[in-house]
Amino acid sequence: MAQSARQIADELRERIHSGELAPGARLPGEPALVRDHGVAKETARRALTLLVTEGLAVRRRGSGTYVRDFRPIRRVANRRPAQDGWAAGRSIWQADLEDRPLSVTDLTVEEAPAPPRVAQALGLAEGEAVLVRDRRFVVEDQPVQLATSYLPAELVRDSAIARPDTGPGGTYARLAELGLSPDRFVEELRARMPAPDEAERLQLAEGTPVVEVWRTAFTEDGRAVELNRMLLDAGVYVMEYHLSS
Amino acid sequence: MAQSARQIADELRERIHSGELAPGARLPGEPALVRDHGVAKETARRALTLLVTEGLAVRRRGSGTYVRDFRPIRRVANRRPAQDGWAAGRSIWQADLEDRPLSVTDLTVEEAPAPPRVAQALGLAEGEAVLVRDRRFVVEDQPVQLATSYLPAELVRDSAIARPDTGPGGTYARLAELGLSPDRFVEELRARMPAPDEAERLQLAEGTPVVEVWRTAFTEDGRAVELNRMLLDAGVYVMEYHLSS
DNA sequence: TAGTGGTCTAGACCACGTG
DNA sequence: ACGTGGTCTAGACCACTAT
Repeated sequence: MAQSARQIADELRERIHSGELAPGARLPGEPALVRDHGVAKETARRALTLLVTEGLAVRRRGSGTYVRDFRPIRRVANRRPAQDGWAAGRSIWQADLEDRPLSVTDLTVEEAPAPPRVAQALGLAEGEAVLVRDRRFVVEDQPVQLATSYLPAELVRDSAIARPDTGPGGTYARLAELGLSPDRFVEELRARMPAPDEAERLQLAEGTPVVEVWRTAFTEDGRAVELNRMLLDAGVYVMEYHLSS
Repeated sequence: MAQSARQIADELRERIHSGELAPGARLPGEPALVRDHGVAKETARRALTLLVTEGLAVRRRGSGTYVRDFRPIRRVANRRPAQDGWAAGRSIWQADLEDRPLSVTDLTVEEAPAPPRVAQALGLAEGEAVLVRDRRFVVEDQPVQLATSYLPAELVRDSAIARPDTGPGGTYARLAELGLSPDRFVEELRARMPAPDEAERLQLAEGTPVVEVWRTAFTEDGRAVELNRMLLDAGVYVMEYHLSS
């Protein structure tokens, strides 16, 4: 019965995909694998680690290792009201946190010199002052997103944007009042594994990537007025974009 | 000098982020870590594994473990010609494979019954025939993307879409000739760790997530004419979306 | 051939959560 | 209290890569 970590993982993966081990089900623990497959504990452990790093399983200390679930929040970057019909009911992933409001925690607002990347995106000189709004979004006690907004400090220093509570309509409504209404956006996305501090702030399970989004808002005449860096828990989000030619 | 795997990883991570260990640089090997930190080989190994699963390092058997590089290909989902100016030179990530053509390998074309998810997205009955075009994209001998297109077989069976070479303009030009010109698109994205077979087909380094994209093409009157499932190497791609309000 | 990473063992002890 | 996962050791042997 002696097998390698890979073989044991293959067998468990097959049982997961076949549905025998459904999402949320408990996998055989390390002692069970040692007994049934005649391997050392470290080998059993490595087998489970493979599944965990694939994002297929989650470990719960003191309890066991479980098949992971995926019930995403849907993030719709641009929903065009006039075109709302065309994709209704056709989504690929089933979302069960549809349009649920995110609560904000750990909000901080401060002025700081613009880091190089931020300066370039906003068309500022490096080190020029930017207003930095940092916050964390939580759904049902689970952190799901970190967001940091950068705005040219000179433009917004005297507005409600520089205060924790930006008022009704939020940052974009205040920008509009300043004659800087955002009209077009560019989003750049990348997926990667999180750094340890990011994993901690988002309370990420192992094997969960993050999606790093940099969103730049432009006024109608092409001025960059906001840069928003978001870090999403990829185990929670599906992103949706509506494009027309 | 005895330390834990985490501490050793922390130290190496710090040296990477400080720039002392630049992208492409060789990290201290397992024997060196054993010697310098007074730990067992397995512990040194675990330290390096942490960095690898974070996507910060890549192992090369027989050679060493190296700091990873990120020089992305930029995938621009919708470039609006009239609005091209507004984001020029302002990108967050520096791309060095800008607009480089992807070569296609492993192209297969066949008819098959629609899987449930495909049937729903295309508005077909489950099991109804779809044309399946499967292919792999390669840049400089590196596979970077897997793509599978599904089209209602009844619509395209007699067109060039059913042949390996779809002719000038590709699938969308042929659809236009059939009066089914794609006009609007929905893209749904999710990032996750790859299954082993996906990792192999894309020759993914460990610690590299994939981005799964499902793109549905609609005609002007709202008919879904194509569903394209793409699997991207997240270590290679940056995705860019242009949105207007 | 020497050095690197890749895998496994058999044991130890710890930390945490559940029952 | 017990069973779970978490970490570490000291050794063995294998497989691949560079030179």
